[in-house]
Amino acid sequence: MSRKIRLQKPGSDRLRERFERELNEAQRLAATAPDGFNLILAGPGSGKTRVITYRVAYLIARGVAPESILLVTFTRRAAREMISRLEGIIGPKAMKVWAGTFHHVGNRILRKSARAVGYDPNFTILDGEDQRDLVKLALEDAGLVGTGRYAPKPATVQHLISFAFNVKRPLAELIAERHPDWIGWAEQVEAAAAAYERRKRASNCMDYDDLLGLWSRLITENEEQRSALGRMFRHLLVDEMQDTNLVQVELVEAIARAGEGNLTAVGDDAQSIYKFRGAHYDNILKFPERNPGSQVFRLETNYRSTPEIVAFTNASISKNASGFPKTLVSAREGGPRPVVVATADAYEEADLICQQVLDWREEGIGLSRVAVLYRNHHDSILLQGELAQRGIPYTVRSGMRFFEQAHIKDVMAYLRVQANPKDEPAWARLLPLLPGIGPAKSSAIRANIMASENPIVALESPEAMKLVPVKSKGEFAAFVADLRSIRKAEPESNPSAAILAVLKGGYPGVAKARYEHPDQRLADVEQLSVLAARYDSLDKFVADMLLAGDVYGMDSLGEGAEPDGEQLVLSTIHQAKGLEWFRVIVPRLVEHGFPGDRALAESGGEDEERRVFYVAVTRAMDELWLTYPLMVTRPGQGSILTSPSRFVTEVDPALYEVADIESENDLAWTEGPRA
DNA sequence: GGCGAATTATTTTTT
DNA sequence: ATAATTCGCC
Repeated sequence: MSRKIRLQKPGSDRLRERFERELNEAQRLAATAPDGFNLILAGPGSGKTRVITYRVAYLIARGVAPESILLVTFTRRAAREMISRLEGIIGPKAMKVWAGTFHHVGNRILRKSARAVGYDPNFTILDGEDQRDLVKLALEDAGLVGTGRYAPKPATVQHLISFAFNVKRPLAELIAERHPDWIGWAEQVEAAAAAYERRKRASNCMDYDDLLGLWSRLITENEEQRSALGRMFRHLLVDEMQDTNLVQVELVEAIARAGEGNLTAVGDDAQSIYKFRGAHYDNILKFPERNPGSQVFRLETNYRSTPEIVAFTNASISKNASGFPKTLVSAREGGPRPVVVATADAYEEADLICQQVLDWREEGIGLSRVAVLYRNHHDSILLQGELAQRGIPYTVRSGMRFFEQAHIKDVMAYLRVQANPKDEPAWARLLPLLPGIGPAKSSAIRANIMASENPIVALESPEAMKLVPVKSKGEFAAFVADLRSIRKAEPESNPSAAILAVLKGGYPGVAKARYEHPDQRLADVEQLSVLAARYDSLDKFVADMLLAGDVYGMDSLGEGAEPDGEQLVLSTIHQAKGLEWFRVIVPRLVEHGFPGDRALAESGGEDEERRVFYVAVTRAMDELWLTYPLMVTRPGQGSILTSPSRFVTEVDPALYEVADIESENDLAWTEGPRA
């Protein structure tokens, strides 16, 4: 007789049990909130992710189809994390939930409805550099060529255009407000903005803002689309609501209203740190005002950090003039108070961090449980050097992303013109790679081929050929041949093979002539083809790379770091959002550094910086170290004395411990001098 | 008009 | 200190 096995479905009894076990009262109430508009104010470490995951599980258990739930997160990583946790609760159904960032979801929707907003579905997404390049061309269109040293620069104009969009204010107003120095140029900047728009459309390219803006336009201008999306998403959940901008908030609220009116917003106004890209904490604070009848839930028990750390973070954020006053309560046992250490200079600070990290490792706290969280990427350079020298493995989550590196972008440009032959920024990148072709020739050739139906075909026309300087004819013919063989590799469906085809053509030669360490760079390209092998669609591949947001250089691993081994984490505070570590070190806490002068000059700047500090210190579970050098070297005037950051000095000294570095006998031969 | 050299401001943070 | 922009020569 065989043994009987009963398969038990995760029925609602089991789920209910699980809710009882895994959630506290406040969390459970929030997770099981009735339909309608709900706001969950969740302090750091209060189990926010858990509540969202359980809420989605709850909705599905109540019969809501997973594919009719839209879960908007701040990063792709956060989306992956939540979906995998959800899978643990409800099984593979979890995969059907729409989860991703605003931009990612916008991309998915616009691929289907591109025609409705005047685009082809094979549109390209422009990253920051592409946008800047295109703005540069637009500035030329508007007669604002870089003559005059104070003329508006592409990067600044691009940023302003984007900011105006995200806060929904007229560009002219922002020019007047933030760039009074552009006084005679205001109209031309506006003309450039219009030219930028034109060029984007002609190129069948969308920038990050278009992924939101055109999605938004789809629903505001099209009754049919609006109600379709309303039906499609019966429940919307938005994580990190404090970092949404006006466009994003209006978007989700409009979809919710067009549908069944179910929107759950989750976040913490004290952790709003993206003002520079149009975010405003009012988007979360005024949620109940905008949506009358909404329920508000508060999660104020902190399960992450010790009472000592929570006391410190409470004291710090209470210095903010803006935002809701709030006091978190730690649910954990006591531990050491945060430690504040002054070092002689930045070198000693790096030394201290290395030593501390090694001490902790001895203690059994592995490197990956420790993070150094800094305000600016630049603050990590010295430390990286010291870590490398000592052979301490580390990984860096700031600075240049893998996909942003010049050689990667070059190779991608070869593929982009295949997928979308009208991609002008890609042509503008490719053509000047040929010897004898600079900005002017490139521009003439582009003007010629962009006017035709298929630029990639037009490139071989006699008219285009005529524009190529005689001495470059050979290279040009080779380039055209390369494009053909890439075409044969069917880039749209096999991006990986297409990348290998680029490597077989003239590009390696170009890279060798153009870049330092070409071998490393070509190895990166091979790496890229490995990455691409997981994709059967070029559009998907490019969009994923661009919108992933957390893919940093393969080579950002420190010397001797094993890809899967224990590594110390170095990250900007912005990248650390939503994460936690046993031990956290925040370096460079000096006035004019953190907070920085630029931030303080803006209204509300100090509060914004303090929120950044708040995000940093609330990442720590057991131990928090705050360090600052007594002397720094600044570009302007060599070494200068510093004073400790107000973010430290304003806090009641009883809430932290000051540690001193014992100065070793200067005559002792402990270590050689440093460069 | 392309390309190397000198000059000059510098974005903090990112989808 | 770097990177990007402008200048000046080929």
